[in-house]
Amino acid sequence: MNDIAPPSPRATGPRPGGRSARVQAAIHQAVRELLAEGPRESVTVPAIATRAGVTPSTIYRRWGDLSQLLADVAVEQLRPEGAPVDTGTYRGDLALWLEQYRDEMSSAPGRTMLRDVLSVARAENTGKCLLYCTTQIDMIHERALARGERPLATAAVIDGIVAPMMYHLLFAAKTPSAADVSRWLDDLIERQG
Amino acid sequence: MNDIAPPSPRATGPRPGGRSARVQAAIHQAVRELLAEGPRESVTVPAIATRAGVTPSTIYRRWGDLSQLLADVAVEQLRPEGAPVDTGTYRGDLALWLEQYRDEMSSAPGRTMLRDVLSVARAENTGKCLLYCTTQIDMIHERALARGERPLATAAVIDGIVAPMMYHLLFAAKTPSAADVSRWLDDLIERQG
DNA sequence: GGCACTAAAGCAACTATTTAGCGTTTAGGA
DNA sequence: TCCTAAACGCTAAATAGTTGCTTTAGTGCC
Repeated sequence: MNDIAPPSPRATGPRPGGRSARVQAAIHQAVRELLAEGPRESVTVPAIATRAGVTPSTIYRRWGDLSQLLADVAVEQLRPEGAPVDTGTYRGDLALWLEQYRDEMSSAPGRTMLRDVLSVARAENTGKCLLYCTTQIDMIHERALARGERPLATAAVIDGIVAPMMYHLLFAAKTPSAADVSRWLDDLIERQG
Repeated sequence: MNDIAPPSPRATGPRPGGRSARVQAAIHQAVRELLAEGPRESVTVPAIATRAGVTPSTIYRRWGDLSQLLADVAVEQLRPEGAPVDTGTYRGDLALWLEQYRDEMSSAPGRTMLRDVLSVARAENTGKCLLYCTTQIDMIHERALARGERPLATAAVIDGIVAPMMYHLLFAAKTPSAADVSRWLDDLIERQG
């Protein structure tokens, strides 16, 4: 699972090799464990450092800040693991993927990760979220084209379904339901004509 | 609207009277000033306390946390000041209000306030954001009904325009443009038939 | 393989922030 | 005016965050 550093053009860049990678992995895992087992406020830099067998200064130097580390871990967790399931139709693929996405984001850990990602000023992490999402929807799109179907534009899916879903998740008291999602999807498909 | 605290059921209620209110106002103002004049990381609890002429422990006791105080101040700033401008038509009212909203939220301080509000776990603050927004759109809606126009459902405006606007603001690299907003508005009105 | 180079981690002393305990002030009500 | 308790001020102790310097160990070159 872990090949080490490619032998390429690196005059004086970062050093992703063995130890750094191990330390980063240990820290990420420590964060995940602490988040899973205790209340949020117990996830502190010294606690993470101890759990990971590392000194706090390492964390501060690499991430600068607890919130950035949390954002980093969160965006990592949010990365999709593979291609969306193939159900045989565009509509089916999209509906299933959306439902899974809704489910993941509505969960307590999902919401926490979202908050962590959003609370950091740097756009890098939020950009990755959008990228992951776009990529998945694009895959479904491509598959539909290959089948000879007429899929929606990815941007339309983002604006018409993902955006309201996230908006409700972030701002409304209650998380969006599966019915909400299919309603948005139906509207979009109907509008397409 | 009327008399103060009902007699009996206040065994252990809050105390909104004179001093508390003064202290809170001083602290809020100190936060706004510090946010306006310096970089974000210089806005610390001790700094706020000094500026407000208060001891840090007061802040920790009342808000528990810098992020909660920031969220509190932010949501206060985000509160609309009055009714939306009356341009004579539903479409005009809505377009103008949306543009102003977009402008405010896209600005650096607007984005900062949004982040502050979203990064706190308690749903109370985010709920207020949604409420403010809904209330404004509802006013425009009511005015349109009084004129005999046929306005969009408020929920449709939220899901079809506000939501994608916020989604782009939060997740995309570049903030949504005025053209994006009018496109979303046009789509919605056209769909209404 | 051995060597030089340097990014990254460790260590430790230091500063800043947060929390806790306890006395004092003052809003709210008789 | 007087009483009660919420809310604040103060201080000290605990915890978190920062920094300079030292040591470790990837990486490229011979």
